[in-house]
Amino acid sequence: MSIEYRYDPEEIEPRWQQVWADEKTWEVSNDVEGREKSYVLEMLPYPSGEPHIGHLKVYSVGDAVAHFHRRTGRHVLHPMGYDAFGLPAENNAIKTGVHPRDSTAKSIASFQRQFRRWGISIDWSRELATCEPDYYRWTQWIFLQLFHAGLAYRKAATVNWDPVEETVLANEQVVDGRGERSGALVEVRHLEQWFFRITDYADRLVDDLEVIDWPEHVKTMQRNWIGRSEGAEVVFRCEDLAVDYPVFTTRPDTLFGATFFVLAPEHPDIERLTAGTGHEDEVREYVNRALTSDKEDRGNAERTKTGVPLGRTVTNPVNGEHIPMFVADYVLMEYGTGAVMAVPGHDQRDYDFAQVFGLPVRRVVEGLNADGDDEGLPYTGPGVLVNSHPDFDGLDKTAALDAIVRWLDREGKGQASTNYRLRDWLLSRQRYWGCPIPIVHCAACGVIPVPEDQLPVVLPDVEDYKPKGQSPLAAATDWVNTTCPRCDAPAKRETDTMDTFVDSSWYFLLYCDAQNDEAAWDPEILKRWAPVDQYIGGVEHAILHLLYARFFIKALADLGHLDVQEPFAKLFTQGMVLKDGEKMSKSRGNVVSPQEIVETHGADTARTYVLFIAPPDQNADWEEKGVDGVHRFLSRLWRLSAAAADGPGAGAEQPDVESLAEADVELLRKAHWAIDKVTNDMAGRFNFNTAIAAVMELTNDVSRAVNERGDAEPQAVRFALATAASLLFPFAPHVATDAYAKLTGDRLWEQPWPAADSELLERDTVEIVFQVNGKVRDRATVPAGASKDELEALALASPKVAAFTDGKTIAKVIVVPGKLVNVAVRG
RNA sequence: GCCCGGAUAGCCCAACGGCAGAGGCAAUCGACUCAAAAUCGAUUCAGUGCGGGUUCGAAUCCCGCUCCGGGUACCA
Repeated sequence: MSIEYRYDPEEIEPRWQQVWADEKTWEVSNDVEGREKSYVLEMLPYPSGEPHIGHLKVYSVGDAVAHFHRRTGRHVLHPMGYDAFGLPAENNAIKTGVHPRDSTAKSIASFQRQFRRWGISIDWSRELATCEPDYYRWTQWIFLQLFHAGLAYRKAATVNWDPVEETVLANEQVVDGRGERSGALVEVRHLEQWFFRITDYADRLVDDLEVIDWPEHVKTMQRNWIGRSEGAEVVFRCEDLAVDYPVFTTRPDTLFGATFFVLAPEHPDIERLTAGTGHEDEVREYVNRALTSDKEDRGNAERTKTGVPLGRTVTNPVNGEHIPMFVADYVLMEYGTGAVMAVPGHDQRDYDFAQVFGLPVRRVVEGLNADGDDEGLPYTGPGVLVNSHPDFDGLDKTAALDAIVRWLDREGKGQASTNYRLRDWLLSRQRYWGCPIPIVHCAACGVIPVPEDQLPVVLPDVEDYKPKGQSPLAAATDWVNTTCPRCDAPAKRETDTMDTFVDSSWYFLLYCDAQNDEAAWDPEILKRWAPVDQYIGGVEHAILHLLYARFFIKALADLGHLDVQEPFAKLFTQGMVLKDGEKMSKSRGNVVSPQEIVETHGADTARTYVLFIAPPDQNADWEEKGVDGVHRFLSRLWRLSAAAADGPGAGAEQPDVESLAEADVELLRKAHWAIDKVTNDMAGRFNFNTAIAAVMELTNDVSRAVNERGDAEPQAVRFALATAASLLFPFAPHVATDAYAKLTGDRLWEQPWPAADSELLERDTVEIVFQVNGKVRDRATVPAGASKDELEALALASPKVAAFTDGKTIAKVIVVPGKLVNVAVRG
């Protein structure tokens, strides 16, 4: 039985894939009645070129979960689609002239091929691509629902313009002042654009993070991004101009420490305020410089503070002090009111500014063990109010905060207020390859939505994809020129397209009712599947996609189209696959191609290896040699199974324990231990690496039983091997199925997940460790049920223990039944 | 700067507060072979980043650092 059994994934894998394809094994009906449903979803891929190793990892993780859920009796929805609109395909079109539709279709075909080749269990009947009119028709429909609800609107605003991509970007797509994709410094432009009113949902988006089972760091990132700050709005009045300037502050308790007042350079009142003060030229020059300097430089907190006085004062509402006004670029127009009260004693930035301009610094909060001088300013810790007002001095700062806000409210000079960092989602793009915005501009009627029965507004073909400051669609005059849906007069179509994140904010809903031509979905069917029970993807989408999708679901729920509040009940973020500790990239030349691994080692090896190298939520380093090791393991399992199947015995029923030799019982025990271990690893934190290691252990034990011992009971071997195959199935479905079929003739994917026999998990005897002062000195095999007293007596009777306790006082004996006895001695 | 992760053998990684080693890689040796591949077997290797503390007992809990990775940052 040596060379005749050769593990041949090239033969095994296509054979089973054919069965699954022919029988449409992974397709599910929407009839969920009476069964627990499970919606397992990995983030849909952006089809560009060929799948990379990250795709192999995410779909291997998702497939393992889907298989485990199926075999534990759940009705599993596990679909696939493509996020097919977007800039890379369009930029490629500009360069090569190939229509984005064609390059995208080509890439989709290669993704489909790979997913089949990898044996991922996908319900292909629900496949979608966001660039298909069948799909984006409903993207447009959703846009219209949001438009009618006032949640999609058009306004002129200061926006981020990417000069390389020649389009505006959402705040979320600007990283360190640069376009996320192009890396170009973003310019500020004042343009009329389309927005989604995501800020209306800021509170719910923060609060509902409590009810979803997501990694804490992702929740934290969303919280930080939304940036909810509780505080107060306080009105400072400029008496000279008789104008009120409200400011937002999170520290109204420090109001008595305000010694100056600062406006952002963009503040619209600056010119008015300076007029007639003699500071006009200086201010104008400063503002011009501030507005033209780039965002990155301005955002640098390390830079020395700059600014100029406006020559005016405002009145502090709590104490009537007149404090000087400045313009300075450390104050941002986008946040709060574009004006701040400066409290240099208790804010680092205000302090820095005060130092540069020689402004007074006043302590109004004293730490509990401070000595009252101005050392240690600015001070932001806990403490009590001082130098403020008899009504507030001595109060703890949190109590003082409340008291001062109440006082402001009574006096009509301010009120409690909440501010957010989150801005509305800018969704329009001046680019071609995206979902057209279903809007018509009519000279008489204004902005008019396209009626729902005229959807989809189909993306027309154009000659030239190059953006020219406006969407290339503007050149498609036949398409642009239309009639107004309301008055029938000549009108023009909106030529901007939607951000691709709009497409991916709802795709998981369409899968639930994929064959519906009448509506985006049937709410009754959606109810059966939503929400996604387990969502899996990269952490790079922690803010963008995952926040947008949550907003869409809440808005659509409010409009009565669905009845869940959160799209993804559980989230798992998988780590990256690295090579030699570095990200794989073409420029580094260290890219490992999953296609190549699959061709040389088989899909099962590639999938199992990527899950074996490290816990899936961690980054993992890809090592060619490690792949060989996993291949050896699969090969060994298959070979042993094939040989056992041809040997004596039948099927894989567990033999009667009573009739077996102790060594064979030990093998059964190992199998049940592995069932227990793998089941826990699957159900808990997705510790696939240790689950796979457990199956390796079991397989190694079988190997030893067969090769070394030679007299292993064939039925025990069959049972152990079938169990190993069964447990390995979620990771390496082909080889597991083949080995299992050889042993039993049955189809593994139709078998229930094995259950561990708790009686076999327990042993009659256990090894107990005897310690002296925590150091192991002896060990003994004792009956599993031995009492504490018995164990203590045994330990103290041990000569090896006695050697370390002789002549010393025994202070304490700790007995942990089933584990150890620790004798603590003194002297 | 702030917020999360992480640091265990030559490498990837395990270890409910209880014997530091499950698994894999690499290395060395051996069996099989005319030989090689494949296969099988055996062996070597760290006291857990550093310094304190709690405990009968700490890789694990607490405090203070260092290094690496990620996120975020004049957000008032």
